[in-house]
Amino acid sequence: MVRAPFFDKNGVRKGAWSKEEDDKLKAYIEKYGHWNWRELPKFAGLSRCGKSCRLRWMNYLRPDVKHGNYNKEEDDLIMQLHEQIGNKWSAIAAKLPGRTDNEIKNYWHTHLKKRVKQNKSKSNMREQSSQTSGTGISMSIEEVESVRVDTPSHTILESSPLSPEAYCTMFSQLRFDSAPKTASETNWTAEDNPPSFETYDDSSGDFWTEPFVADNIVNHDPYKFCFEHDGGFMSPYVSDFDCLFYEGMQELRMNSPVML
DNA sequence: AATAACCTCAACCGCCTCGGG
DNA sequence: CCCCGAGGCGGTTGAGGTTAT
Repeated sequence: MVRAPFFDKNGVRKGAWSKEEDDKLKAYIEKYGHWNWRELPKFAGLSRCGKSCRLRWMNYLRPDVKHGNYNKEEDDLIMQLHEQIGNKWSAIAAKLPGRTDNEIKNYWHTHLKKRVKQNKSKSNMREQSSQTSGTGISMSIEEVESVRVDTPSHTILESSPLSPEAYCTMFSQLRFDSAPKTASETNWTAEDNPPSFETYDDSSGDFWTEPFVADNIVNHDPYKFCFEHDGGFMSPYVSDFDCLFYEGMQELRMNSPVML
């Protein structure tokens, strides 16, 4: 997964470390320590530069280095520290015994960054839904995709991109009066709170609607974003995914007036 | 089954800081 | 002060693995 080993123009070996090189470096440092990184490779019989040796030792060969298997406490601590001090990976690593700055940095970029983004989206949704007064929920496509957690279990009609006009026409034909009501919405009528729709993303050219929450009429899975069309269900999004589930929709159900 | 697209992470690069002369 | 070298740091790269089409 790393660059194949090669020699640069100065005869310095670069790229992935071999088992033999690891053994040489480890054996040398365990015997003599790392008194001078620049000189060390010569004495250890390695064709590497000092920086490369230092990095290899610090990040992978040190006996106290842990690899992978981050637990929830470590995840939480990294996210908390990153929120407080930003990309100060060495400072963050100092708080996590056995973890290196390089590994934490990679772990952040590949796992935690997405999670933080999701958490922020959810809190924004909650904030927005609590401030909304009948016009629905406004989210970017990116935000919506970031909180997608599953795919629909019922049949979704295949759809191709539609014009804003076509979309609005379809929505106007929805039968809101047949939508199921939850216990807390027994007095709800379509006229009271019509959903808010059209949003046109000029930058991408995609037409999409503002999402609205609907109980799944077919199999009663709750918290699904969809609408009825031609006797089936379609996602309100006409791009490359069909229907959306949301975690944390309970709050929106309680606060948003645009439920079907 | 083949190919493309995306993900992962070890390693490199370039810049910064610090200490010694 | 200034210069230089070593260590340290954060951003980026890119090959291999995995998943989607």
